[in-house]
Amino acid sequence: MTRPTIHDVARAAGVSLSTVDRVLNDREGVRQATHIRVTQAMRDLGYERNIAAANLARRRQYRLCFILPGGPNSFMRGLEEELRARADAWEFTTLERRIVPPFDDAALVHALRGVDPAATDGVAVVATDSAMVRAAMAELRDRGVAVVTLVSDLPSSRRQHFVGIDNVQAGRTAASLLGRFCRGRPGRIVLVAGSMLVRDHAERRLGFEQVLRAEFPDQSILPPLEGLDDQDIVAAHLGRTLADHPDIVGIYSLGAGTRGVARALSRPAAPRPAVVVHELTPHSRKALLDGSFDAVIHQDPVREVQATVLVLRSLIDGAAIDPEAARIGIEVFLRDNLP
Amino acid sequence: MTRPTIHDVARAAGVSLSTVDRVLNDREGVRQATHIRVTQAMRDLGYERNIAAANLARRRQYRLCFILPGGPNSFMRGLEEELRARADAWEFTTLERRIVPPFDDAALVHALRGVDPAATDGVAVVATDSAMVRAAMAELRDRGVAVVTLVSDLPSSRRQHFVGIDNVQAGRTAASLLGRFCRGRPGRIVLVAGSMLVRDHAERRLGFEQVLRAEFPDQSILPPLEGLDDQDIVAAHLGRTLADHPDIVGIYSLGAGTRGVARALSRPAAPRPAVVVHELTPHSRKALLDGSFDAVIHQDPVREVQATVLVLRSLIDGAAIDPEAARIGIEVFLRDNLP
DNA sequence: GTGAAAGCGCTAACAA
DNA sequence: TTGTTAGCGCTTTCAC
Repeated sequence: MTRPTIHDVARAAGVSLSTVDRVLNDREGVRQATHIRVTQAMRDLGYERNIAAANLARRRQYRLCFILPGGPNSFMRGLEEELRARADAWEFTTLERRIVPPFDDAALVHALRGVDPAATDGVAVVATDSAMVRAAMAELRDRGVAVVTLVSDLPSSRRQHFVGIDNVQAGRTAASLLGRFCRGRPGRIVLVAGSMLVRDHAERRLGFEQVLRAEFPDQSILPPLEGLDDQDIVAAHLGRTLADHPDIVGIYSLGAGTRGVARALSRPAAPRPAVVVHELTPHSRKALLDGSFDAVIHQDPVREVQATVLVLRSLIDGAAIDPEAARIGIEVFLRDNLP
Repeated sequence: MTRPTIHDVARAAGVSLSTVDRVLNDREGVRQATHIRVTQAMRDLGYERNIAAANLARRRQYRLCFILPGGPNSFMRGLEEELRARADAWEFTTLERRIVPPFDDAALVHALRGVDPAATDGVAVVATDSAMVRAAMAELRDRGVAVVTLVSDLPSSRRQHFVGIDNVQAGRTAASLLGRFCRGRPGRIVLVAGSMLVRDHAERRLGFEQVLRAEFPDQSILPPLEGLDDQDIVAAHLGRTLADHPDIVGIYSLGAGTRGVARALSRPAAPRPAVVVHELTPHSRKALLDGSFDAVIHQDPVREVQATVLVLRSLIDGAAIDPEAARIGIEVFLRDNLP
């Protein structure tokens, strides 16, 4: 009636607990014949290992460290908040977090070097792209620490996995929405980026242009504005651009600084341009509700933390990574499907 | 260094393990003064209870039973598959599933009556709306079984929770998309439902009409087609309707039978109507990719199972339900953000 | 009211 | 190559 345990398996196979344990964990020192007997007994009884009990006995602790950029970026603050809130909610896992100055390679390298391999099993890092960073990551790997990138990837590094959305796809999705929202209104579309030096922004732009060019030939794209994720700069640049080009029918904001977009739009133009932005924050949510934005493309920080923990634990255990559990979807929010 | 355990708390408070346990679990038989001493010690040490160990010692088993409608409905089959696949992946939890004939109150009641309260702690049921079903659910509750509805709710019953999307919002979202996709093309929109007798379909229609009427006055809505979630019926009805009304610019399919929509559209009209359907299946996915559908509104069966298990366990433990963990979001898929 | 001791299912020395 | 034994952190008799 109750689930069989290693005791039952041991009895059925006529061996001791330790032998069952050896078979279970693929440890050596078991004769072929015994191995088969035990395996057979497991199969017969439908034995299913209790992982919680195993971890308890092992006193397993996955010691993970998240390295995130600081600054006003709402999305990063959301990630940080989630880490803080759920720090104690994971079984057998401790979550440490380090905040480093944003867009600062040297600081990131410093943080990576500051990770103690003796007290850390895995690291998740929002990477900035540089050779120094790559080297520091490689160093950690050499010292036996599992390393994954988070949100922004660094493909040619020795990171073992990337947890985050596909940014080219995100850009394509944005174009697909914005193009349809503007259909019947030929005109220009303006892109607001943080900086084209950041990998994810560059990828989003790429995807956006692919789809817009191919499928919405009535719309043309202005050269991207670089707002450095700063709402004041964004508001100023975008305001000027809107004034200069009365034929702007759409805006795609692919970085942070979304509040600046909302401000630039506060002076009503008729008809107001269609707007698609990234990341659901209190501000983008408000803009969606009051009708000044049309869609928000989002990645869920809660899921991102969850997937990262899962991936790191698998990596540490040398287990296979469940691709479904590790995938971060690109979410689309309109006014009516807001969470 | 290592996390404090009840041993540490006991030592610090100068009491035994049992007393700490009594305080921890709010059992009676502890003097006020002792209680305070123990609580203080926990606070001082930053004690955090190890739930896995507790469940192990308790030999806790959450025995859950899912009751789902059979038939060709892709979404239900997805749920069933997920249940099968992850039946053994939950700690301390056994998942049983029963498939009943669809849209059959009597069969559902029979299944509910067939649940053994002595061997089942919680039930999740895709409800159909009837007094008999309500009564059977109440009976289960009286026998101490936790009951939640899944996907399709039964609000005035004694179910303790509903796990699924807000269907009014889903309809609003569909209208919001379809309206914008058709903008600049005044005309008619046709609704394809399974049956208006099913609660979720009725709710989706309601939400759709709310938004379309208020925000897209250029589009008018034809009376809904009832396709009984059967692709042949849907294909026939919709084909005829499209032929009769050359001014149809949009289609919203709010039930199953999506394949029928694709078939009806296979004879090309120019420009083809904008199409929004429900549930991501291999067929709707294909239609999205080949450009015959514009958007799919989806609820994730994986998440649905997960949330249901979490909710039922909380209910059984008498614990609070985390609203975030229990929420099922309305997902929007376009060609480019397909998972 | 409180405590001692056995045990949940599994692992990890250490013997044999 | 195999078995014995003492835990992991918590719960649960049963005694005091």
